[in-house]
Amino acid sequence: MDAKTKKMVYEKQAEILKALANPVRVAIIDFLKDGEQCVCNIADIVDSERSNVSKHLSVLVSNGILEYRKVGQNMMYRLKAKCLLAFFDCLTTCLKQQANENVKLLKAI
Amino acid sequence: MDAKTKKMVYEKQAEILKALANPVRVAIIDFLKDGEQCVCNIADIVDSERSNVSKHLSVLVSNGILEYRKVGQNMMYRLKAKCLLAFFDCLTTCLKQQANENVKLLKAI
DNA sequence: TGAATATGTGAATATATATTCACATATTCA
DNA sequence: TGAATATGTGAATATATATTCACATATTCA
Repeated sequence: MDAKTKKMVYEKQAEILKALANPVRVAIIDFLKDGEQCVCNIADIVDSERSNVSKHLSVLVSNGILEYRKVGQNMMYRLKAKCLLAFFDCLTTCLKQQANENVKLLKAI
Repeated sequence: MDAKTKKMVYEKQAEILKALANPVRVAIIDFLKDGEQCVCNIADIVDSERSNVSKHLSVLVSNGILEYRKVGQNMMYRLKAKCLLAFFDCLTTCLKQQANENVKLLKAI
């Protein structure tokens, strides 16, 4: 892969990471792992204003992370990029390892 | 897991994601996957000012992603959280799947 | 010692992001 | 039809982030 292509890949990766890098959006993704939900339910769980949740949802949609469909007055959002669940598992494992190291350090004192 | 704990986990996850969510930092991590490097080499590869690279490096260090040691006048940085490599593999797989879907869509037109 | 080299830091700036508010729009259902 | 409900959007604002510049510090080596 040449330098220019690499740079583009890094930018694409950073873009997706940026779309994920927000506690409200992480919570949304985690909430949607078991199936689609309307905005009202999402807003309740996520503890944030609906207008704000709407904007977070649109960030996730425009990055191909979520998709939605209309049902009555509701908009039902669901996870499009299922592969992200594996991705979050990786992150959790990583955080656990970090936490373990900290515990070891504390014990060593 | 109760709501408060969940919220804390989401915030921790978002924090790590934020530390990763920048093209320069992604490039740094990718460059360091094969072993430690000095700031000068990193700056060359990453195509950014050294002072800027220094700041990106400090973000990565303070989030437990990199660690460093001093060797002569050089600071050698290396990947601390090796688990992140699996994490990036996940991301790449995910991006490939997205790209494939787009290709399918194009073909279907 | 002192020039050369590598690195980090603080201030200034431009830009991106998250949040709230007020309001518009679409849909349901009495 | 029209009130009630669900959702999205634009403007305003506060805050976070990335970048550059000038400079400080630490180290090497002639």
